[in-house]
Amino acid sequence: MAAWHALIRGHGGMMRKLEAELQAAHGLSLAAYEVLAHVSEAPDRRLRMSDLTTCSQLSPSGLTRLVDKLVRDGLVERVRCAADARVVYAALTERGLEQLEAAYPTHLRGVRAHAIDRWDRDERDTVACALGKLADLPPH
Amino acid sequence: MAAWHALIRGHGGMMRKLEAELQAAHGLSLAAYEVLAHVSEAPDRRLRMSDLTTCSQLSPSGLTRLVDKLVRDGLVERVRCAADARVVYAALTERGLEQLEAAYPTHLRGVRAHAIDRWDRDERDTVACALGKLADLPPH
DNA sequence: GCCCATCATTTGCAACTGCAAGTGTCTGCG
DNA sequence: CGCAGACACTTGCAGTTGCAAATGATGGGC
Repeated sequence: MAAWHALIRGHGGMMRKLEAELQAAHGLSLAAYEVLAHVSEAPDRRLRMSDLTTCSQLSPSGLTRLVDKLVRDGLVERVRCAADARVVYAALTERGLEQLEAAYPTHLRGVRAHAIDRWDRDERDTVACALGKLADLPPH
Repeated sequence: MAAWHALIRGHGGMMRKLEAELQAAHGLSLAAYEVLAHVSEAPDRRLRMSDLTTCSQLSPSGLTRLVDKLVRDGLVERVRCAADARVVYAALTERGLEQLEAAYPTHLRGVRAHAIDRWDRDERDTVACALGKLADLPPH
């Protein structure tokens, strides 16, 4: 139970700090950053909405609205799929790529400072393994 | 970095499941449950708003509104402090205590099923220790 | 070729949150 | 005493989120 409380508090505190830093330095929420990051890693730097839903922490509707915002901000474009008119790709724009590359060091530094650097190798491995066991895919 | 991703995903998935179960079985959000639990553990089963803010994951305004809701639902009462008129206690009502006692087994079972039981003793200890290191108190 | 179940995504809506500003209270210093 | 500044909490407001329903599209069975 102590482990559970530590998980709640630790996670919460870390997330708030990361979020605040990213917001202050680049005007990006953590959710937005993660979407940009996922998209940038995909082939052609574009990803279907449904794939984004799977790898993000958002429900489909939440993702739709976040992408709306990213489109408004010019970081992403919606591209209809030629083969299947139901699907929409979120595609990184030039500006989106620049923004992501600018934010990346901030984020990496934050994750290190607030999490990874506080653990030794053994803790890192155990956390990765233990937390990995919680992740049977969620029904949003 | 793998550890970090596992943390995000694992935590998110677990929380969604706990939240859904608690909601379905007792109509309580996880945040509400945690507030009730903290209050119930305090002397006289009442706690100052500011102390609740400290131990919960909520901002002061968020907490005010959550307590509003708990008061509406009859689970908690606001009690002004005689010694300092600025201070308000959230005090558990009889009904609040019953509700909490009803929800407790569900929650405990959930935490076990979705987290603790998936770890061996060593993982539990390491998670508690490692996550505990992330928790320098957050500026909400 | 037509329909129906299914799928990918979006929208209406209501709930939850945090920030900044507001209210009322206390406290210490002149 | 009286008041400036700190404190405990609440409110106005705007942004984010999820659920359920709507929209538009596909594809298999007949």
